Amino acid sequence: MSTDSGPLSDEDSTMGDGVDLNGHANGIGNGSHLPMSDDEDMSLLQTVPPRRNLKRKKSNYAESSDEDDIPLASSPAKQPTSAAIPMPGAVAATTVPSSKASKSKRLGTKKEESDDDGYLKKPQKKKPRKKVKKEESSDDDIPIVAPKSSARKRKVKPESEAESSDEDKPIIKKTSARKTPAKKAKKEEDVEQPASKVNGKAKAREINDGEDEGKGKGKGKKKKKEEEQEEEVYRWWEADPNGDGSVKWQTLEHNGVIFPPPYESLPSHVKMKYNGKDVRLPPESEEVAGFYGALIESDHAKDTVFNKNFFNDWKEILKKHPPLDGTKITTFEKCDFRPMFDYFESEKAKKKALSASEKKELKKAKDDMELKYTTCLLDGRKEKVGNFRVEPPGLFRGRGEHPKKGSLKLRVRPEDITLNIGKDAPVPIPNMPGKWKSIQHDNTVTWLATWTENINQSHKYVFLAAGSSLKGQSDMMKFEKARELKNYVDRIRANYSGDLRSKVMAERQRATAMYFIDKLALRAGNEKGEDEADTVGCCSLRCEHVTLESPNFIIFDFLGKDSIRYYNRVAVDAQIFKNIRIFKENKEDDDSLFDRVTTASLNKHLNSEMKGLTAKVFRTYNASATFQRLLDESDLEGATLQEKLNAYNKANRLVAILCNHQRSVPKTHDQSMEKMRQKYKGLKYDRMKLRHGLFGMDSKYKKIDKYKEDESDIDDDWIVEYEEQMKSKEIEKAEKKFAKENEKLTEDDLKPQLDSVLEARIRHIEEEFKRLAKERGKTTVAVKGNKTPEKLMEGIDKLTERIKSFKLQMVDRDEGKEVALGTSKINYLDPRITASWCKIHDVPIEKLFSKTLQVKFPWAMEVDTEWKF
DNA sequence: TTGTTAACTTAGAACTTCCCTA
DNA sequence: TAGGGAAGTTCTAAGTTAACAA
Repeated sequence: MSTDSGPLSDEDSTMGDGVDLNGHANGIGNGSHLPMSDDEDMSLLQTVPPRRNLKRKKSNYAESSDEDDIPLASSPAKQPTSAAIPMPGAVAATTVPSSKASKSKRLGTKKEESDDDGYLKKPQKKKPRKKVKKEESSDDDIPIVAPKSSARKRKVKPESEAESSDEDKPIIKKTSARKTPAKKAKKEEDVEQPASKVNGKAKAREINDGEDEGKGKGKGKKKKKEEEQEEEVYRWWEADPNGDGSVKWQTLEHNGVIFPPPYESLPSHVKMKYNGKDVRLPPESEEVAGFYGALIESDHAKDTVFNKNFFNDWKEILKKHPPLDGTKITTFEKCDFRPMFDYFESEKAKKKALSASEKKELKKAKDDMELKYTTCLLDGRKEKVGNFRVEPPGLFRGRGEHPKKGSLKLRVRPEDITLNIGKDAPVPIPNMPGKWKSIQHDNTVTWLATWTENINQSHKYVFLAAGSSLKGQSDMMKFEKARELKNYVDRIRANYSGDLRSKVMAERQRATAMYFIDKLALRAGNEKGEDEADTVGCCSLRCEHVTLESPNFIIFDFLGKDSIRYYNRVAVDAQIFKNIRIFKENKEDDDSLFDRVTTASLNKHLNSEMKGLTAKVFRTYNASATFQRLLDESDLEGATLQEKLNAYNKANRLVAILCNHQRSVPKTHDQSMEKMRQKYKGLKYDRMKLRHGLFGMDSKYKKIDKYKEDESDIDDDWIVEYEEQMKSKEIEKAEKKFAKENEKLTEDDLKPQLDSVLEARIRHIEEEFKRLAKERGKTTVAVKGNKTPEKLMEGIDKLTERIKSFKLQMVDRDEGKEVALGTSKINYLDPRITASWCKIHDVPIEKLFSKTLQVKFPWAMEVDTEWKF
């Protein structure tokens, strides 16, 4: 494989599932089985002890939480202060106190970590520090280990002071001067308290001119609205670029966010049970019990960590809001949430059973209530807001082995939320009691509201919708940056290919990491904390994640973003193979493979190769470039629409595989494939019947190539079975029709038909199928009605088309059962590739882009057929 | 210089709507 | 014309990155 050919093709790599890699056991020892190169017999590479993996102790959180109390209580700043907050229903119990500083958690962690000379306790405990061997190797092909200048947070072991003179310099030293935009200066001065500024709804209402139209007249109104919206599309991509991009807006008006409704207690007859007995819960603890009750049939409820975290948090709530009947809830296993679950299910069923008009009414009421939050005024233009609904309280559904999954996510109140709004804009009034935490006027950011979530202290933002000008601009810039890489990529590849043999360990590791990012589209792979799921990306790969297989295969097996497994057995260049062997030497499974590379250092280097280049840009570039190449390669001369769509989806699928975008196989996949197979055969049966009819008219047609060939995959047994099924269905249909006709007659006060009518119809069907049975095995049959050979031939040709197209659909569905196409389409494939391709091949864009995607990518729709990524 | 954090993008799961079939 | 499955949409978790702070 060449080093400059872009992402690996599927011949080079395989993505499979469930392959158990025995290689782990001898992963490190593997080296000894490999052909020795001339460097092998030299003295061992002197590596500074590599970083260790913090994650290995992943269960700590859940285990310790028993004694430490639940996460809720682990940080004093997070203690609920429900009593002080007057709120309806159980709101208080699930509410995060406004006082906490978002940093509290991190600071706490930091302190704990630095207790011990700056080293993390756990890894230290887990493994004795490695003996540092002397650097004496001068092997031509083994990189010198240039010491890191400081210990990394995660697992770089302390390096001796002597090592600190750094020979590990990047080829190009980048200036680190980063300009601070106007941002910071603004921020502080702009924060102010909301109350003073609240000048009422009247002004705020100006924002949503659509709102008051509510009383207008039905249909015409809707159409008019749509037209209006269309008119309003701001063609930002045709406007002059404004400045350096750091200022995002001049004026901004919006109505804030919409809070979920307060908790409503369950009807008095719905009670959870404890130890078999009903428990009377106050609303505060009932609400939290309900969060769990709704999930008892889901996989979450089968998860011990989830259950443990939920129960710990719930017990905290119960301490403050104990059962009204004095029940002491201490054992999770004695809790029975089934009555709650059943109630929720019945409510769902009731909702489902509403008539269409009732549903419509409810939806309209909701839409009307939300309308004013759905848009904002950005520089005087109306733009859609994205997630204007505040996340409701619930149980945290962390993915994979997240140690905090199941924890209680508290209700967010106005006091938690900072709004970002134009200086002269009216401050909106929250739709629940309370005052905003603060108001700021920072026009260098795009968010309208933010708050800090209580479980991981992560920041939540309200942004504009995907179709807004701000998001569109940023999207277009992303793809333009990726396209720019085209002009640099050859040089970059040449550079890293050279560095694969660098004498400096850091450079060699970096080059190897770049190779993976470039060829395999791996993510950068930041460090992760102990209180997160153990997932990795390129820079954070550990030795256990890569296995060498002679002569030149590397097997990757790790959990990536969202704990999705990345499994790939891939052929690599000899030098890569050798490097990985060297990087793994003297390390243990849970040591970092690239112990001298961080995402920051890697990106710094990338930026020196091309301004603005990061690991992420490579992923976008490779996805789009691959997609363009695959589309260009497919020969669609004379292809049908379905064939074109299939070619497109195939290219899309290959990119999705490259990016490892997976989905779980739909539960009904096998069943639906079987149905499709039956339908496919049915179509072939129909065509066979037409052919035989044609031959019955004139045997000369038997000589025409396209008609003479028999349907290969339908045999006699199948035909018997199929005809039987058809007969039953026909009879059933006739019975239903008969019943319906009679019903109608009765309604109209007419006499219903006699049963003999139905009997006659059934007899007719049976005779028809008897005739078919007689025809079995014959290739010439009589045709009913006044069909001409031309009509029959036309019918056969149409069926042939349908069969072909249907077959393609089947293949498409089966091949795509584990691959999520949407993620790459939404995020990685330059939409202009699709727009241009559609024009070239005369494919309507709506066949490939849903309405949402068309709204997201208006800027891409006008490219011409010459445009290439 | 390095760790932390704010701000943003990317991601699969969960939910809703649409459309086809029986 | 319901109901079942696929497609589309929403939700929010989980990444990346660069500015900021120590």
